This record gives sequence, C-alpha cells and structure tokens, in this order.
Amino acid sequence: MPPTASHLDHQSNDDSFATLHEELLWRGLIHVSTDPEALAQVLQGDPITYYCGFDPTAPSLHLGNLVQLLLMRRLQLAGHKPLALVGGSTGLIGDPKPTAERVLREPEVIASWVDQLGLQVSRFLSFEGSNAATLVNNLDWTKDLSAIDFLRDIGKYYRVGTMIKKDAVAARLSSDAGISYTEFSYQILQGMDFLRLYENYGCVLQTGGSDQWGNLTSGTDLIHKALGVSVHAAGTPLITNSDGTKFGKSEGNAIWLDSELTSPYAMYQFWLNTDDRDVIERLKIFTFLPRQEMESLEQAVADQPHARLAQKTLAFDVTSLVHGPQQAIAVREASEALFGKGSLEDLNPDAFAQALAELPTASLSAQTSVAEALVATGLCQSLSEARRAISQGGVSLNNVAVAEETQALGEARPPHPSALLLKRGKKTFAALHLV
RNA sequence: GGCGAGUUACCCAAGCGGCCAAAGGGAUCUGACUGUAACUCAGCUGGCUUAGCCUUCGGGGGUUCGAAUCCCUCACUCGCCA
Repeated sequence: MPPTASHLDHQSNDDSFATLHEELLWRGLIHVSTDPEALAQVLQGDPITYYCGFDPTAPSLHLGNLVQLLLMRRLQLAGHKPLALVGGSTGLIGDPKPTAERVLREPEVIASWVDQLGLQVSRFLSFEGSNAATLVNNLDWTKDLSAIDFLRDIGKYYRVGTMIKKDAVAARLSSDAGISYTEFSYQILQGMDFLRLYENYGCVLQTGGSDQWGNLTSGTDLIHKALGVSVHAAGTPLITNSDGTKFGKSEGNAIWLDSELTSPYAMYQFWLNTDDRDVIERLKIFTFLPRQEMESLEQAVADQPHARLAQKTLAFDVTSLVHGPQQAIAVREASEALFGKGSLEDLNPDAFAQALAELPTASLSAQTSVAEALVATGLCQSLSEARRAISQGGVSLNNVAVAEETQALGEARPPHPSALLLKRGKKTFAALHLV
C-alpha cells in the first residue's frame, strides 16, 4: 500500500460552489436525506461529527465502499469530523441481502477482516488535525451486552410493524428465501450504533448507500425516541450502468480495493472501459476534479468520443487514488503498450517487459500446450473452456492467432528473450515465462 | 402442531421412467463491425486422456435392465389452518 498523507494533501472541494451541500448534490452523492434543508444547514454550520459503517463481509472493500469513503473525505475536507466504523458485531449478524440469507462466518474470520478493512479505510481519511478521523468498532459496545439488556433497553423502542415494512426485510419476507430472526434484527444493531456514537462522540449524521436507507433511519428514529433528539441521515444513490449491467463488476467479479484481489492493471482497465454515457457521472463521484475541468471533459466526450479522454482521466485518477500515482503511471503505460497498434517487435523491449509485469503470469516449459497455458494463467477455467476458446479463434500468442489447441509454447518466436504474450479475446492478457 | 406446494446448470425456467449433459429466455464468453466502445449479426457455454468416457437435477437410501423423472427418509423454503 502506498503512503497516504501525500495524496490526501492534493484533495479539495470545489470552491466554485456556494455550499458543500450544493457540491454534493451536483456530484450526485446525495440521493435521499432525512431533511434536506436541515442537512444543508448543518453541513454549512460548525463542524459536526458524522459516521459511516463498513461491514466485514469480505477481506477487502470494493468500489461501492469507495463511494462512501469519498463522501466521508469530502465532508472531512469541509471541516467535519469523520468516524469510520467497522462492523465487528454487525458483520457477525449480516444485513439482509434482497435475495438470500447470508452464510455466517467464523468470528475469527470476521475479526481478521475487521482489521483489514480498518487499514483500508484509514488510507482515505486524514487522521491529523482538529477534525482527525477516528476508527471505531461496534463490537466494542455490543460484545458484553446481554440479550436481556438488549431487549429491554433497545428492543422496546422498535415496533415490529415498522421493522417489517423496511424494504430489505419486506423483500425477503415476500421471497422464497424468507428471513431469519438473526437478519431481521440487524436494523436494531445498526440503529444502536448510531445511538452509541451520538452519546459518546456527539455524532449527528450517518451516511451510507441508499440501499441501507432502512438501516440509516433505524438510527435516527431510535435517537429520536430514546433521547428526543433529531439527527440526520444521508444516502448515496445506487450507481447504475447505462447498459443495464451492475456497476463495479468485471466479468461478474467485484472490483476490490486490495491489489491482491484486483490488480491495479485490472482496476485501470475497469475504469477505462466506462461507457460514454456514464463517464462524467463517474468522474463527479470518484475524482476530486473541479467542475470546470469536468465540463471540458464532457465536451471532449461529445466532440471526440473515440479519444476517450474522460475515460483515461477517470482511470488514471481513481487508480492513483487507490493504489498511488506510481502504480497508476505503470499500469497506464502497460495498457498503452499492450493495446498499441504496432506489432510487438516494434515495441521497446523495456516497455514490453514492464507491461507483462502487470499481467497474470505463469512460468511454463516450452513443451506446454497453449490450452494448458490458458488454464495455468487463469485466462480459462478448464481445458475444455481453453479448447473452446481456441477453436473459436479467440486465442493468440504474441499476437499470432493460435490454430491448434495442441500447439506448444516453444513454437512461438518471442520478441523478448523469454516472455510470451498470451491473449484470450481482444483484451484479456497474460504473460508467460518459458523455463 | 396439521395440511398443501416447492428445491433442476451463473440466474429465471421447462422436463415427470429410456430419444437428458438436460428445452427456452436472460447473462457471461468468442468472432465480425468499432473507439480496448455502443448498436447489430453469428457462435459457444459441466468435466476429461473428447468419434469415447466420467460426474451433475437439495442430501441420503430404495425400486428398475435403466431415474432429474417412481417410492422412503432427512434438510431447507413458501402458503393455508391451528
């Protein structure tokens, strides 16, 4: 992971907006809020403390979480104080997914994920200055709580009628999957988090995805009932792709912030392939570019769509944000080398080697068949799939189409002493080293 | 607690004793076109030592020459009644 402090320094909100709230609306970061006018006023006033939670459902955060992190960062840049919560307890329960009950993970696994998410979250917020971020874990105020105390002190504020009307619960109740009492209770736990953070830190705002709206309002409602105080909640919009596919997935896999799970190269490619129709919206949410620059990029998309200036800017900026500028430069150059028009022989050997270094790699003998190499590099799941890909004409070695699935790697002449470029389709690559 | 319905490949969904590795649709993937696009068209999509063989239709057991299909049982889901 690259150092954080330096790239946080370059971030700022756009002072061409009269208020932060206005900028957030323009960027499309606020889809719903408890009381828009009151929220705008609070954000404009003295620094407040706000929070956003991240549940450990995986060993890494993904792009959906990045939206939340960036909203948090923008609020922090405006002087407000962030509480980044990792869900050590809520992660043990699991919030209701619309389709199916979650599989419970071992507590030790959750605990290790909590640690990892905490590290990731920390990279996007500043932990210095008067409004330094604080990392909190909801397990701290739930692990010693007894079921009886929970039911008496918190449960009494919750009406079942209200609880079953929440979208997440209602969807599950009307589905084949049904819902367990465990997941049904999730909203109470999250509501309690907000209450504790209000009591202990004076936290008056919770942000999150609008799919979490029911859970966000669970907290504001609880605080209102228990203490008679009005606090705020704001939900970011669900990000959708114009072509109808799910945002944040590539070939069905989530784009993770951890470079072990999603390589910087894969992340750069993901953003580079953003649809023209979506790219400006993405820039607004995922970059700190000012409005003026955004407008000129919008013009560039309209005038010269094939140049994809907006996509390139987006890909570089977000990769840089997540993996650091050096990585971003490296993967940008690799991308340009691999997708360049010229033949591989014309490529600068250093540039070629650099590019290959960004790709999935396998070291194989010269006798290995191309089909086996496809499997070894992960380009294909099975030999059958590899053979299919070859017979469909979708595989090439050093940009020469492979006709025979049994062809050995040694038959290709490498432009570089010991490395080969294996392609599946037009844009899925791997590097092969002959041993 | 009682009764009824259901559990099929990535998703939805047919099939109800052999012609089923399993219709159809969606989605992914590949090819043509292109901007590493979109749209459109075409093809592929369980695995393997690939003219063949192996494993799959919630789990286990059984009937049968033969089961996704019939029987028993367990698990889970939904609905109605209490």
